[in-house]
Amino acid sequence: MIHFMKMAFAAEVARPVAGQVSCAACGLGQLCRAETQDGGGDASSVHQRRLQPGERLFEAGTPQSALYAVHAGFLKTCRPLQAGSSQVVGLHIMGDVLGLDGISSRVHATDAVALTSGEVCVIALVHADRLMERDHTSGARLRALLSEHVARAGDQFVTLGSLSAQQRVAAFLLDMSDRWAARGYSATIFDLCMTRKDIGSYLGLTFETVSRMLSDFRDLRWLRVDGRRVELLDRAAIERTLGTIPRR
Amino acid sequence: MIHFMKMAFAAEVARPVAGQVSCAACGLGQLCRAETQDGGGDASSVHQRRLQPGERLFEAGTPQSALYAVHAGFLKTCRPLQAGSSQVVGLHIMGDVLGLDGISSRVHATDAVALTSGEVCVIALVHADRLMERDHTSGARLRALLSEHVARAGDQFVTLGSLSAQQRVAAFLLDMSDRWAARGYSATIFDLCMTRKDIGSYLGLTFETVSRMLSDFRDLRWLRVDGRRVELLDRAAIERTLGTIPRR
DNA sequence: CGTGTTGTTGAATACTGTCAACCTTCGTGG
DNA sequence: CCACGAAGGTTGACAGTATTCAACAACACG
Repeated sequence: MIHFMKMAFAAEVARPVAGQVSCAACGLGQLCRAETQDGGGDASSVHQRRLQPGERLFEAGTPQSALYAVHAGFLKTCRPLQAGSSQVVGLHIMGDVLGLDGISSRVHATDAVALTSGEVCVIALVHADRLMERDHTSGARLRALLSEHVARAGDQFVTLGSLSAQQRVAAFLLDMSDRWAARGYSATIFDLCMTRKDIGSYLGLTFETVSRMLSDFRDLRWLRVDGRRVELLDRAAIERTLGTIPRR
Repeated sequence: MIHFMKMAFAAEVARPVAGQVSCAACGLGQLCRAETQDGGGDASSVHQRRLQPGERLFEAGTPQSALYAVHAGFLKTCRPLQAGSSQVVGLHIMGDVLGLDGISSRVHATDAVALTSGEVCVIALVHADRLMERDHTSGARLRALLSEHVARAGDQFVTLGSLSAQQRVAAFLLDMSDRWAARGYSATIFDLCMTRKDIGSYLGLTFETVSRMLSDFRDLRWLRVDGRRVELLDRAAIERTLGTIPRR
């Protein structure tokens, strides 16, 4: 899936500005750390899991027994449609939390697939429940996470519902840039780590359209593209395309 | 906004099959009821608020101080874009909870506008916080609500990202039907309570396209339309249009 | 060195948006 | 009371964007 060359690039790009992103920056915060102070937890309640590119962390429709915090790597979550097709509904890098959509139903609503090799922290739901019964700050933290997800979904609604193809790709690039930057990585040079098809699925476009838009941006000197590697050259110009949003 | 005739219609249609939908069916569940058992709560911590059609319950960007449970009526939430335009991102009827996207930021991410007259229960956030510190089942209930919202957002991603105009309108009608049915109302005859423009904004379409699709469905004898009043005549046919989902 | 996957680009099509005309309803005010 | 304008809704004609279909290149893999 992921080429060796690209991985080497990624490793180079992924050098953090302010040291390695640690558990302190993780979305789950104390939900995991308090766990270790717990003492009563069995060894299996919180553990790490390594992922190979293309490996499935969990599958839609299967019982959900844990929350997952991305410690390293890049994952996508896909909602299955029918006849084997699916739509990418989430992209997750270090610090992101997966499994929030199955907390109440205890069934995974999506497939989670690793786009690169990586590592996730696995927090058993029963353990999280037990913890939150005792420590209300953990529960509040999880609610805050969930609330942020709900708010972020609104942005995606706007992207899918109100933006042109060019604007969607622009929004996607800026979002990726911001997310990498927030974790101490370069805001201008980063690896998309996924196919044009994945990007298109995430943005409600065909992969040809995504390819065309990236080529357009390249021709406009707004960025450089080399496969999945992107370098933003004129962020202001890309932001400007979002300046005139309204279509309906 | 809402015509007198339509209101009369709505009152007729809205006669519940199994009695009036009570607090027992409310999304907030005990979060509100436990409140009353609390004893220590001041009078302003939980109260009702009546809404006129077109009235604004809260506004994006303003501080959020409460959660809102719809007791009666129909509201929309809109995310402001720019230059005064906005996109409808949520439609809410009795039992639904509003304000979930601002729990962590304590700032409203959307405008909430009443589409009909109605009534909401207002639960102060500070009070909810206090309650959840003591009663962990309330916190769990709120987390479950949030989790369901995250899962439901995935459905909307699919609607906006993978469906044709016809399919989006079909999905919208079926969703409305299911939601009314879940609350004991007719699954076949209901009032949309909103303009074609609102529907289009919610579905990522223009109002003309929405109007055309409804006319198409009418011509196909799949439903009857009278302004905002809809009667589904051939639910199976409408569902069938969703049968062949994949576009990309 | 073939084969499959990914990505790019071109040409033609189709869907949806845009613009416009017209109708109905409602509210306002002469 | 009726005229008027505003808002919502429908429908038609046309335009434009994004999809579809197709060919081709680059690259990894066995």
